[in-house]
Amino acid sequence: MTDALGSVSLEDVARRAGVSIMTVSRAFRRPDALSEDTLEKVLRAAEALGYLPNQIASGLRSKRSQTVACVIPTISSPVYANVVQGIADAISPEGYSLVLGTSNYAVDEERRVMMSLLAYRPEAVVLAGGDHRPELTRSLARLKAPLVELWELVPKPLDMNVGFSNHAAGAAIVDHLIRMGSRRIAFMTVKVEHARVRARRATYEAAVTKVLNHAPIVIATDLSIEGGRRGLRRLRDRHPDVDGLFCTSDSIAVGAMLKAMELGWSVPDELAIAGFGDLEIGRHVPPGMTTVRVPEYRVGQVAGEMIVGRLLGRPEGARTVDVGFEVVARGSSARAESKRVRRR
Amino acid sequence: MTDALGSVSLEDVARRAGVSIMTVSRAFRRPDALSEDTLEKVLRAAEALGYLPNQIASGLRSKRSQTVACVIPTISSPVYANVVQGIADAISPEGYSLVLGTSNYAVDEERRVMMSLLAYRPEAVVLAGGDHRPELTRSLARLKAPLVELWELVPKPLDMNVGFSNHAAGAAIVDHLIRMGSRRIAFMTVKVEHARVRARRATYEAAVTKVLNHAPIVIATDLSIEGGRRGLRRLRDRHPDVDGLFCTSDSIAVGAMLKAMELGWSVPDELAIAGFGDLEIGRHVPPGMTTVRVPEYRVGQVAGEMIVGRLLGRPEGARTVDVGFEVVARGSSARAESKRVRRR
DNA sequence: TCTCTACCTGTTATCGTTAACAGAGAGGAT
DNA sequence: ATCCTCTCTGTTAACGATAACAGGTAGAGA
Repeated sequence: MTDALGSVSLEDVARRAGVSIMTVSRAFRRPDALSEDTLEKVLRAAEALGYLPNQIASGLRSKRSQTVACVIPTISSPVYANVVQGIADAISPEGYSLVLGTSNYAVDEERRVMMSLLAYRPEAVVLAGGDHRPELTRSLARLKAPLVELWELVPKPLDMNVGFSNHAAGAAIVDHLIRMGSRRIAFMTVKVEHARVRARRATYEAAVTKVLNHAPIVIATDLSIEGGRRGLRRLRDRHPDVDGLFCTSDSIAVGAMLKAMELGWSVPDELAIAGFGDLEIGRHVPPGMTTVRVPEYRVGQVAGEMIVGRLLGRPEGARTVDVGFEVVARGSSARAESKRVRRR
Repeated sequence: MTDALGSVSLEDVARRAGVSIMTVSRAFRRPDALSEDTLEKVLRAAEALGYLPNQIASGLRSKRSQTVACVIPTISSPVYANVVQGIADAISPEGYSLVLGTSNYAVDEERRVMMSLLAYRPEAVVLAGGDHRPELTRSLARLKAPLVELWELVPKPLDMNVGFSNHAAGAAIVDHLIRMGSRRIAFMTVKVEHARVRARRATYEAAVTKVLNHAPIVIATDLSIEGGRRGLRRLRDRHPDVDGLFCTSDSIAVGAMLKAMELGWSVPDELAIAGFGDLEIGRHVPPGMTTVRVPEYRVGQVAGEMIVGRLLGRPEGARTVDVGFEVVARGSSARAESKRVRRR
């Protein structure tokens, strides 16, 4: 009883209960394979000794670690935090635990962290879709475990893929701004662009070039409200003629909007603004931020369900799931309407 | 080469390199114990076969799982997300990985999740300080592994403790509001209070009772901007005579401030407001939200460092670290002198 | 009474690694 | 030549659990 927690093994319990270790093992793994008497005897002994199953030993022998490895860019972002929560909630009832790593948006780090997590022999792997080091891609391809790429829908998934199309989302927003009357639209993005942001940007560039016949106007800034303010200051200095602005993030968009109003640049009358992500604040800063809403938690949840389904050998569903997105039109782009786009 | 990743063992590498298994093991664990020739031979064989060490087997034999278990209320909150990032960044360079669980603010769930993580025999444990199930406390007490309770400084830490005092923070804010001229202060909190919020509230109640001689005025609402708006509406209806408001969270505070202005209740002239957490938006919603800033990332980082220090047998420092907090005074509680109107 | 099946429990070998110790050579000191 | 130390590598026996199979017992049916 004064032993350290975890120092009690099946053998100790078996000795106390007067049964074999296999019987104790069964008491935990397949209780219905034991007679009632035996089961109770074993459980009482385990309880008395404070037995805690050793998942490491179990994992070694059974080759089932009961873990899912997950590498994302960062958890200090509501987006990935919600995604991770969704995964955890989906796998936890089935007895799986999450082993987490972060790459800080760097492909080298992603590879390093993922390889170190693979040493724990996870039964499934989750990572953000997009760019990976070729070595990592090769390693993952050799992996027999179910694998999900999240968030971004990629052209050639390694295995399973859950998320939405940044291309479609970018196109939808630019289209929305154009329909709301904008004729000269700028794009405000983060300094270090990753694949997901690049997709939104590429779509923007194509759209303004083809539809509005003007050269892309791109401002790079920090991913924060303050960054948005600074970005808008620059936009005003260099391109006072724009009448529409698409920001890769709501943080930036809110900052830009606050600064625009401070400068007397009226939103949405002279400048329509749209963001990305549907942060709560966007709803509350007058006149309300038009944005793209992606069901983050749902992305994680679906990923978790796909994994669990595979691991439990359930009949397989689609390997790629588009959770869609929603353009939420608010005051910052004038006409109030909300329409749903692409869902399958 | 077409084997599944992870199906290659030390034995396979040993055979190919023409050495014993132990030599291969040493090539990875203590490379300097091998001659240069042998080391290179082994590494080449490992590379060719795509060998990936099996941390599960290693952990079983060496009793060193190289993991740290962490259970927090939720990661869908910037607070804990930053804390977790801090932990991960501190332990990762030393080769430790994070196994994460969430309790959703429920002590039963906390216990359940923690016990299931303990089955992986983590070398250290991190959890949010405050209430725990007595059974969990007992289990943790028997644990020989280093343990850190974080965020809240608790009266009797189980082992190590990093965070700040919610009592002190609550007192500092009420004191600040009083010095800024408030004489009747309300408290807006979340519906489901956990220990940490209760501490801020208890301090508030003591302060207003003793210093301002009025009964506590407490409004419970949802933890969101929208919740803050609704809370303020109720406050206005029921206690239009208050001239100060302390909210347990910046989200609530921002919502309350926006709503107050909408209702023509001038901030800070007629109502001084203070929040908690220093969300970025608080800085940008005019006239700026007075708040308490806690170094979240630092809390996680210090926790990680304490753990690693212990595990690596470094001389032990303090077991309790108070990272402190900072009252950030902004426009929402600006000084009265010229502007503040004494009401009624 | 004997066989057969169903149910329950035990035995054996093994998962991949590392701790602990053993042994082989090389080189130095005596 | 002998012994000793040092460096390097190998052998053996676990770590704690489970897969696979073996055996024992009880009750049913012949």
